[in-house]
Amino acid sequence: MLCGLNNTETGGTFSFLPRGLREDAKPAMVCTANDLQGWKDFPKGLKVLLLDGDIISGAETKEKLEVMDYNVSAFDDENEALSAISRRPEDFHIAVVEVSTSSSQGGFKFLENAKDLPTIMTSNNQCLSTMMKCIALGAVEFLTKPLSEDKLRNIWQHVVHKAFNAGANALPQSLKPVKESVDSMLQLQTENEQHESKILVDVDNVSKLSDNDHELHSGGDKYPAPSTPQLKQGERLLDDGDCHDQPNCSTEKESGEHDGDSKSVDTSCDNLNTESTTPPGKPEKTLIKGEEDFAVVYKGESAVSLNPHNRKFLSKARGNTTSPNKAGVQIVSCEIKANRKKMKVDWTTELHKKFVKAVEQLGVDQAIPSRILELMKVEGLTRHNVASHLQKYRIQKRQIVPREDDRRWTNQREPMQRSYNPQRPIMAYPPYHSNHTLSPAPVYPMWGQPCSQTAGVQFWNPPGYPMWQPFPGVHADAWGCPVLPPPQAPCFSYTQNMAGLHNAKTVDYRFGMPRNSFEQHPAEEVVDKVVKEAMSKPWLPLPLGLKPPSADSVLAELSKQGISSIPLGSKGSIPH
DNA sequence: GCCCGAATAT
DNA sequence: TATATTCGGG
Repeated sequence: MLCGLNNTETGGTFSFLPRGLREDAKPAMVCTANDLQGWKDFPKGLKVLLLDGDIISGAETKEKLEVMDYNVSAFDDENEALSAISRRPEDFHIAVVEVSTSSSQGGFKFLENAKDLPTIMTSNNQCLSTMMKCIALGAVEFLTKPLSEDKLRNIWQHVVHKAFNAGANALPQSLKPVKESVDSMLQLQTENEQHESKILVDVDNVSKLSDNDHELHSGGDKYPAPSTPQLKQGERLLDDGDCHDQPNCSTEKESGEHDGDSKSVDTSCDNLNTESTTPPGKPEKTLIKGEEDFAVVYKGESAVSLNPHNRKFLSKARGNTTSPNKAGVQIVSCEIKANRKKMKVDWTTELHKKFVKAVEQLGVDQAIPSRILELMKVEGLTRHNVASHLQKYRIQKRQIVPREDDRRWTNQREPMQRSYNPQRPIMAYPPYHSNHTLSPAPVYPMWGQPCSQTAGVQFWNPPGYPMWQPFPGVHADAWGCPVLPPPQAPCFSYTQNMAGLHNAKTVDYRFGMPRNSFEQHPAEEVVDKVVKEAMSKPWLPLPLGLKPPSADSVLAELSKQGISSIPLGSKGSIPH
């Protein structure tokens, strides 16, 4: 996207600008690919009001502008110019006004009365105070004469900037087609773009600017002259400079790997849990390094920030600025093409840590998306995001353990089946919504697995997760080794039981043949211990080697105890 | 109607 | 591949 901007003059792909700026521009409808072809004509038709008290100078400037196919309406009288724009405001996209040293008003009157029109002031005089005054009065730029083609060529940028940064009310009539067209094109661009040029977009600032007409910005050094390199110009156009040199600006992955350094204070949205009915509060970010707060970083096209729909909920998010302790999501990919499309969350290491921490805090059996979300307190993150991540997290966990421990004897068992841990005795698990708050052990046995392993790095870093480097020994990291106890200490009894039972005669032969002779003669007390523990903690998975009791034996046992019947199909006895 | 997890789509 | 979205069920 930005590269498109950058390439406006070099034949790049910034195809969406011209359309809205052409003379025949209409309020944007649907853009076709053909529309995109015309961008090379971009300067054509830009309607420039030229006001220069010096007729000769004015004619020269007019000529230059016309060479660039701008559509110039020249005036040498301020009042005439003003009356022209009041009569037909839609006839002008931008004004180039000379600061006359001879006349009393010197163009300032125009400037003050044509605030809706992006106005570039020009003068032979480089007097700082004059320049200041121009800018203070709302000029978007001050250009010193003589006006070279270079200086004039890119004045369209002010038009686009104005179109997007003026509040809805302040948006000049003539620029509405520009905005709409660009808007539309941006969305189309987003859809068409195969390669994602990833730009950090400061959505918040865009939003802010959209509410106020900060023309002063454009005049300051924050807003370079059109002749300045366009990349920068483009960045400002889109994010108004707050992107700075954040690594996030260019590559979202890096942003994650910077370990949260680019976090920013987020102050918005309290409604973290209402995402299903309200759009997630889009992060406000100021890119201030902030304590425990996260920056929200979206990946993707800058178009996002300009999308009216986004802007809408950006504003909404901005409404709640008092909520403390909100972390922001690093969201990397903006896919706003369709209005319903949500931002893609970039699960950076930091964010993932937060996630894992929340999961641990809840205990696995309580770790449901909504609760995780609550605990994470991450701005802009939705339950869906968490759910999705949780899903992946669990899948990872499932895959890890069998691979590590059971691969040797499980493989043929259920080829290509879901990689549920075969150790997981389904009946032994409580339903997910159970209230086993006391259980320190994870529902997914593998969650504890790493504790008994020394597999190390690659264990936690299956291919494809390079950025989630394990942090050996670090709490709550990567794919979720919960709190890591010292290697010599058992993670939880389950692990120990496993060991014991692997050695027991009761080893489940489904999974392979018994090992060596030592394994076949475990100490009896080991078995007892394991069985006792398994019975005392029925919510834990049965260790390998223990089979769930048959229904018959259960019934027999129950009848022994005087219970003649049990409610069948009782809710929740079987997890999903 | 909300939330969940799984499956599927992007 | 990572994440979003959809789906079926509780």
